[in-house]
Amino acid sequence: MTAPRPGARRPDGYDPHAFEPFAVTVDLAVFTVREERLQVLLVQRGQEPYQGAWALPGGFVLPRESAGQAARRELAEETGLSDTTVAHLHLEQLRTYSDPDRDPRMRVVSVAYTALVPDLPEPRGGGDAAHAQWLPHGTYGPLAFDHDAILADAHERVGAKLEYTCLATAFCPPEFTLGELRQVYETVWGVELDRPNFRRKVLTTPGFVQAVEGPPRLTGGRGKPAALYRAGEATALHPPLLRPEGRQK
Amino acid sequence: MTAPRPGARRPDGYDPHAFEPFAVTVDLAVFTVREERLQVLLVQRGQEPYQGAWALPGGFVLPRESAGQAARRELAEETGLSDTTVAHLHLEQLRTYSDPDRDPRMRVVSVAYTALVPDLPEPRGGGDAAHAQWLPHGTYGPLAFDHDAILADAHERVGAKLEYTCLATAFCPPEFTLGELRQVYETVWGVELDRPNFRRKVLTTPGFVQAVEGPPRLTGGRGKPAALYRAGEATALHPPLLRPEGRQK
DNA sequence: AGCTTTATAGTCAAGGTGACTCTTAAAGGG
DNA sequence: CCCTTTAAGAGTCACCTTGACTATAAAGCT
Repeated sequence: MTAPRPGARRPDGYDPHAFEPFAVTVDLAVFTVREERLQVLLVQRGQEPYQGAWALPGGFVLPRESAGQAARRELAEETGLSDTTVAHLHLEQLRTYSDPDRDPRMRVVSVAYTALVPDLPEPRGGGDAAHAQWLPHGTYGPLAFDHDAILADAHERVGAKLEYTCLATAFCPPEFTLGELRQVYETVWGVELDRPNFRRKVLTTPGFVQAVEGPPRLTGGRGKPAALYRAGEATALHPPLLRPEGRQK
Repeated sequence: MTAPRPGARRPDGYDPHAFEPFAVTVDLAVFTVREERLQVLLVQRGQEPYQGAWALPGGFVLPRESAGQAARRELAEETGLSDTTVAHLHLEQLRTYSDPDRDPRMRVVSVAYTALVPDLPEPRGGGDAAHAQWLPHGTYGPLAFDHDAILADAHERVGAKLEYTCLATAFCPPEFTLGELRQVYETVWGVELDRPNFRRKVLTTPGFVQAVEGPPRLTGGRGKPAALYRAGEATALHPPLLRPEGRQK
């Protein structure tokens, strides 16, 4: 391997000039389930490189903030949602991308985050020229930089976490039907689930959802009105809700 | 939130001086199972801050390498193993730690990696003064910096991945007995597993392990000689091998 | 030889899951 | 207004996995 320069080890007796300074950014893979499709929040690039291509929203980590704080700040800026609203959204570190050539202009190490938001918000960027907007997953050309790989990793991670966590409720509004919750699984996994079995699994898992008392029905749909539920206190799913093999949707 | 300075967004029309340069390092949480205990590879700090405390091995990411390459290079340096040996070890990105105050001297963003190695290697650092050595998990004081948190995250991640992947074989030598494999689970999870049930689960999972033909026994132990197995081609575990609740070991 | 230790075979009941059927309650159309 | 369509919700049944447990085999130890 490359012989490290003097002081290029752990910052123990370090020389402040012995390391290469990198730019550190955050990239956001923001998902929602909308119109029965998985949708992704993207921005269109106005300049080279990758001018005109879609890219993940993101930006630099500022000097006095952590990557997580930067991610939440960027999420608020790109969605136009209030800070308090954004504070309640599910935001989770995905992984860090550090290939030396991932940005042709300079050395940029990017910490990627995955966010899950309910359908409600209208994305409108806050007066920013390059405002973000929702696009159905897969309906855009190749993304800028290594963002296709980041998005693929994020999708895989979300799909996996639906199996063994109660994360699916993060895609839903505060009160939701079991049909809407099932839609989340079907949309993210791209499969069709058996309604009665799904219902049984969710209701018999303690703390996954809790029934809403009030009027036990919801208007708007075509079939029999469904009861409403809220997210429960549980975060893990024991035993897990395993993704079925075949049955493409 | 903080108003970003001009150009402090995504590097689109960026100003090379508009962002704060950070140092980027890698930290390694290296685990092995040795003498029926989970052991961690640590280095003793020779200088302030945290002089004398144990710390995770690690170092700076060099200008032309990715974080993953840096992690594997550091792993080779700290263990004294050959590059080819290290190339076959399980090394996996954990997550990135970026709290502004995690290093009191300067702004350091660290990408943490988890490595799993079999018992075999003698750690001897390659002539380096601060050579790394194995310590049983939990037998050291507070680690330097935020390394206690990193190690806790790594332990949790490894424990979780044992449930739904075939990762446990990464702790074993090329040929191993089912008893040794069970030891891995028991040591990482801190529980006791039922032997016949564990055996049934492993053998009925296609591709988890494959029997070694030759002499179907191994000397050295006290009981009946055990058959030898190699790691199979499978990486995932469907259905998973779930961690039991109670039964502390 | 007898005890201990570990591997390996096998049994049995409880619980979870997949595949299905049936009923109920709404919306939409002729 | 009746009939079809759609989705919610109740319930059944067989199969598979799992946890708990018993039994046997083959080594080392005293």
